[in-house]
Amino acid sequence: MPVITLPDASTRQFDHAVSVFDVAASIGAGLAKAALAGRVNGELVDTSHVISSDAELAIITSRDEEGVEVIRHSCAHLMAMAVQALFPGAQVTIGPVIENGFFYDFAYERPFTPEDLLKIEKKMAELVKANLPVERSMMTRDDAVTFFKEKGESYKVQIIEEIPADQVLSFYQQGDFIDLCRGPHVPSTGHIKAFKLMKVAGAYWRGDSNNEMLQRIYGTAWSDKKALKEYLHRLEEAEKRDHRKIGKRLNLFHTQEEAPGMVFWHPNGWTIYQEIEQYMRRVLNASGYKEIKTPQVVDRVLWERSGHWDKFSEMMFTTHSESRDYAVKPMNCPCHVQVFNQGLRSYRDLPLRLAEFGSCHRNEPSGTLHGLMRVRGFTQDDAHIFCGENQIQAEVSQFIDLLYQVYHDFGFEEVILKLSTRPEQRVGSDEIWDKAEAALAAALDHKQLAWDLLPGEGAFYGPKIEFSLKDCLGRVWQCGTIQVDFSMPGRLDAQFVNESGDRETPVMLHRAILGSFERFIGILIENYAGAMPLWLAPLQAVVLNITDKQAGFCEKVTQMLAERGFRVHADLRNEKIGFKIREHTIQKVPYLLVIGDKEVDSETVTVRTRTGEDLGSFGLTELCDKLAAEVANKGLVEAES
RNA sequence: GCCGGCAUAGCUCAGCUGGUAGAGCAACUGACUUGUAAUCAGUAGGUCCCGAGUUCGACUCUUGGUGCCGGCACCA
Repeated sequence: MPVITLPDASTRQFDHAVSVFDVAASIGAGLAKAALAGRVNGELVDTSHVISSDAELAIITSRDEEGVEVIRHSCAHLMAMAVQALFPGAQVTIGPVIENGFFYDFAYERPFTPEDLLKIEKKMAELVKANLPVERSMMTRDDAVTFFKEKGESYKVQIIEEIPADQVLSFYQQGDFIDLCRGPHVPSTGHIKAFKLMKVAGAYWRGDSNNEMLQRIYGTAWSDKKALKEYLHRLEEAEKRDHRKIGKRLNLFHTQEEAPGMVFWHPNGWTIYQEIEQYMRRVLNASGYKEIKTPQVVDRVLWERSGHWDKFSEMMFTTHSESRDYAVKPMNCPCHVQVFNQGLRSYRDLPLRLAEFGSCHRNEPSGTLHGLMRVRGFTQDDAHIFCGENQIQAEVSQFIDLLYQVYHDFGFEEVILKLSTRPEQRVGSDEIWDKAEAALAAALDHKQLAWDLLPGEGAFYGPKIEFSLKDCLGRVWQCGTIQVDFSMPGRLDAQFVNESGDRETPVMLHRAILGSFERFIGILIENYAGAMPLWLAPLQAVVLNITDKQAGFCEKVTQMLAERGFRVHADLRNEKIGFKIREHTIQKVPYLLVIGDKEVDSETVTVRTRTGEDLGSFGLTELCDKLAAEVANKGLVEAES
């Protein structure tokens, strides 16, 4: 005699066991029709799930986030069914829900083409129209193995064989398609109302590049056509923020075939770069770092001693001269240890923080290159902190504060944090790993930051924290990092004299805030859609005359602003004011200063922003003060308005 | 590196089943002296990514490269 408690705390009593669907029907015919699943005592179940004792129940519809996920998962099954109907012999593997959609990996004799996607989509629409019931059933593991062996689904067999033998597994069937799945799923295919197949791609079986490549099809699915349309529109808008497009339109940088993965910075882009570098230099100087510069090309033996040659020699650019082999430096750390090693260090020198805007080259695999985000030539805002074990936590803590201060100044508030801990293959005692991991975790927790643990993902020499940002399409890119290193100082003979007069090996903290200038600028461009805050804008203001008559005053204003340190340019072309405003607005110049007869008479300028706002007229001193205040305040004036 | 797609004027793109290329914007020239997102007219601009092959003839078909785009694997 179950008593069902609904989310609004009302209860319903039944004198027999009831399904989720029955409860929904007892509330209303509309809800029964819309029900996709139920949440019974916190657990998601099918609408066919039978409740026989007292329970809390929420009916899940497409208005719930979980409901949309159920639709996406069911849509993955629907797609697999369509693929097998159209391409006999295609084997199913896995098909999970992901952000905004789903994918399913298939093994088939040939790759799917974009044309195939259209056919599959059409077939899916037919199956939706047929409104096939989706039914759950149970099978023992061994029966399931036999069943899928008979169907020739060798990948499914592999998956199922790895499940403990005593488990009973759930399966979902619609028409003649059946798949292993926890569920829940929609009651029938007719509930899948809005979907689109997005792209085909290769993906390794089990994510291992030693395995064969499967055919992955990505799709998106939503509660209804309107939500789908809105999503596709959002995607289109996001694509307009692509830093590669903006980089071209705003003349920031280019790349070309002769130097794949390397950036040619143009004056506009280089201005942004330089502003960031100068800003970082100020920040680091104020935080106890000493800036250094180390060689670009270093004898191979140093990379052998550091251990990098062993692991990364194939990804280093090499050269040789007079029978010696060199590598273009792929990282700065070994060079920084060389600086540390000059002279005898005392514990009193620690922590010693050596910083370098270090230009590095790595021969990244061709398929990984991506605009400014993943390049072969890049510059890190690198630094290495040489310290004692007992100083790790304080240094990490100070670093995290600094990183957040910098990200805040650039307008980033959403940072994704990950802590990677000891891998199988590692150096250093368990005791010291315990300490280092605890120090990193403690520093994070102390600041009440949310972070994910990546067990076993640390470097062989120590654990690390990664700080990532998202690009315009939601792809996550690692920017900042701090890594504890127990290995390299010893390998490269770094030592200091401790309080007792004994030689000791320091711990080394590798750390970067931006990561690389290239990637960080790429994300910055996308974040602002090219409309850089005033302090970073390549051109901060442009002075526009209405007719030739005002040219003299325009030049005077331009010169005065330039003398005050602003990046300003006079556009005195014989064009209509509307034309000039359009051009500079498209170029994202923050302030357009318009000067006609009126302004000349009153010695003022009329200020228009790139967002089209008319700020009225300003006296010249007043204008300078306004701009200076905004520059000093970084992007925060705009971000808050 | 692996799977798929793409590569035509400075930029964005069109070019049917093979008959040696076109638009808009930009550029240049001239006229217009203009008040807040495109003034008008004219001119010029291409080794159709590179190489080989098929063909009387290749931007188009075949093939080998290169680069880029989307994923996957990788990322000190």
